Amino acid sequence: MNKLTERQQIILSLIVHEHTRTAQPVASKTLISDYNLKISSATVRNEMNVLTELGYLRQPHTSAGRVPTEDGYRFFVSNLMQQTALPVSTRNTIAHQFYQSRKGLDHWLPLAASVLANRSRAVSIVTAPHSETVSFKHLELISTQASQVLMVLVLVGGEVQQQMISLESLRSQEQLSQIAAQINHLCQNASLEQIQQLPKNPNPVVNQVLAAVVDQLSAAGKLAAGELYLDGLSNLLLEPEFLEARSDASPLRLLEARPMLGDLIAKTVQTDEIGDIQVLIGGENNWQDLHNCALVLTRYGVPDQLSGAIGILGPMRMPYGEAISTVRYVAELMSGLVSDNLIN
Amino acid sequence: MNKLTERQQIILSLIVHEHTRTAQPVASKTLISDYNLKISSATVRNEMNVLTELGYLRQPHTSAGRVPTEDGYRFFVSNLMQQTALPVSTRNTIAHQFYQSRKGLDHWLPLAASVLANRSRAVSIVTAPHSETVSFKHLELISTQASQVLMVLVLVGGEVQQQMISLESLRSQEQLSQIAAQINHLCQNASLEQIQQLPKNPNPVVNQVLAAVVDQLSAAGKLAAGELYLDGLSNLLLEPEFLEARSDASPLRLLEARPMLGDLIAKTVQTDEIGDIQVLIGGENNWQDLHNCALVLTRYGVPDQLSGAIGILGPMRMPYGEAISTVRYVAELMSGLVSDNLIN
DNA sequence: AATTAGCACTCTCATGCCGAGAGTGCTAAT
DNA sequence: ATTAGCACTCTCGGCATGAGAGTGCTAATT
Repeated sequence: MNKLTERQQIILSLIVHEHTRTAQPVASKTLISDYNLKISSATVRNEMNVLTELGYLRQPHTSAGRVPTEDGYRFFVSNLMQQTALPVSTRNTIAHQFYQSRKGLDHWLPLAASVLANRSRAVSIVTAPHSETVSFKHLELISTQASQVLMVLVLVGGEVQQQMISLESLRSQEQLSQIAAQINHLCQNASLEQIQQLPKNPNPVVNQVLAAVVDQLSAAGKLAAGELYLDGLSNLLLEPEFLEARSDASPLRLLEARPMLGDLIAKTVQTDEIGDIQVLIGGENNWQDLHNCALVLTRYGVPDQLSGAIGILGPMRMPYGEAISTVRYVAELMSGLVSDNLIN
Repeated sequence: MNKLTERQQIILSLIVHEHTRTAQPVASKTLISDYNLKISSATVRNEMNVLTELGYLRQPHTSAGRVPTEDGYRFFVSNLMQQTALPVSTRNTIAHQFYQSRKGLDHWLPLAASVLANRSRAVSIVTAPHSETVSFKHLELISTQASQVLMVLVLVGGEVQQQMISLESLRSQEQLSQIAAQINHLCQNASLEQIQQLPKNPNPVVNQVLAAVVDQLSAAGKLAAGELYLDGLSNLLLEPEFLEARSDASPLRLLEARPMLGDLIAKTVQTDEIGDIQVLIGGENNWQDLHNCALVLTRYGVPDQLSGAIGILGPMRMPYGEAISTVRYVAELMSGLVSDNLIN
């Protein structure tokens, strides 16, 4: 085990803290003066040397201060960081924003993204909650002037989907409602498989609608995650580390490949218990593009029913304590909202 | 009138063309060599001088080539640019992507954004189609386990909205369906005002639901534009002009203020006939943040019923010809898709 | 044995200078 | 009206320089 002495731990913590504040390499002298340390700069330098050899620090060049490495940040996050709860006033401000907004997930999701982005000054990522198992809740058919019909499908959990279908023959709204009622009865809470195994219905229109339902359900089942909400992209660009080295494929690229991003996020988070927070530092899982970044992610929603991911993507030099508490709090809020609006 | 001689027009065109290609100031010599001009560089310089005094060109410094000014681009776009239609093969590729995708506006909108962003290598902006006048089409109430009820509201045009409402008392699904049927009958194609003027209903639950409907409709009416889809943000960052001067509030900031952006776009485009394309160069309408950028915008959809805006935001140094044809073509496609899926 | 003072050493960064090169504007010739 | 020719201006890369920051090491101190 690479045990660090207490003093080494303190010094590492302070370097991390100082570096997140200034975005500059940290020198031994500034450390003792800024934090009123009782030891001399020479001692600090010796310890820095040890930490450098252990791989927790590095120096940009021979006569520069030290910067935490990926491993340094990891060690800090898992061993040194103290979890601070969000101050009550902050919690209230955030909660207030939610109660003040229009109700409904479609308003809350972008709001959560916006709140997170602004609080953390990083990019926020929120996926719409999604249920692993899709099943039928309710169907509605709405006539239009043409032979097109709008099918509105509600899944257990509460996801609402819509699709236009063109029926073989024109039907009145009354007939459509009747067909819908019939299907609602047949499919009550049915899973995709159960619907597929339904015997062929004498009414061809019913069969046609059922086919569309199966289509929608299976498409929904294939999705790893719900819709993706991002906010605060510009925050990332203003960070000093990205102001310069931007010739490389910036993380923005990754963020724009939404389907892929959604998958990755979903996979990363799906092992989580709700309440756990994952911190991915640097390219951790060889996400090439993120070698300068860190992700703070968690899952929210109702276990086994409707859950999504929420988190932030920022520079590796990030105030992890705050970031984690903020993400945790917003996730809790969202979990509450989702469970209040669950449809069973 | 500031008439330009034919030769001046040609030179301006070539400078615009060359500058969009190289992103560098254009020198008199490179111009004659790259385009095999029959005149000497001195002549070109004289003409450049005239164009500079007219405000169409400027020099970054005394001994540099010329760069088109905002006015230069404007003159180019309105007088010199030749409109080229998109090659058939390109059109087919694009159309193919649409037919291959899952059907439904919710898939087509992000697809349109993605196609535009990739083709133009700029930021694409698509607003969901939206009708100026909102009226009621269909309502559905779906029970959950709790006393919460999911209300699904379809507007004329086809926008689908959902909201959870908590009823004073618990109702079975049958009762809910009956109430919905009643309201559907009462409100057939009614406008917001007509619903507000409805006499108070003996059934308090009906009143409660109607209040929710009014709430939703008025919220929808206040919106200037539908949901906003952006893509290709990272394209903008790779442009040479943004690689350097990025300390200023970059256009990204603007793009993230979605509600404001939506409003602005909607206002800009609402005067358009469908088919017209607007080109806004530089901060034109004093949009401060866009002084380095240009917008190519148009309206799509079905006039007076359901329309949205679509366009791109790129550097001022932009291949306007291509950009315009691409935007136009995608807008046409989207118009077709919207009108096929209209609900009256 | 751990800590620290002190100092030499290294590296960056800003500055100024220089010369080459690019591009223009102007004048005089065609 | 056009163009050849040339002087002039401005940028840019390279180079040297010096100041300053920060370290690593050694020897002295506790």
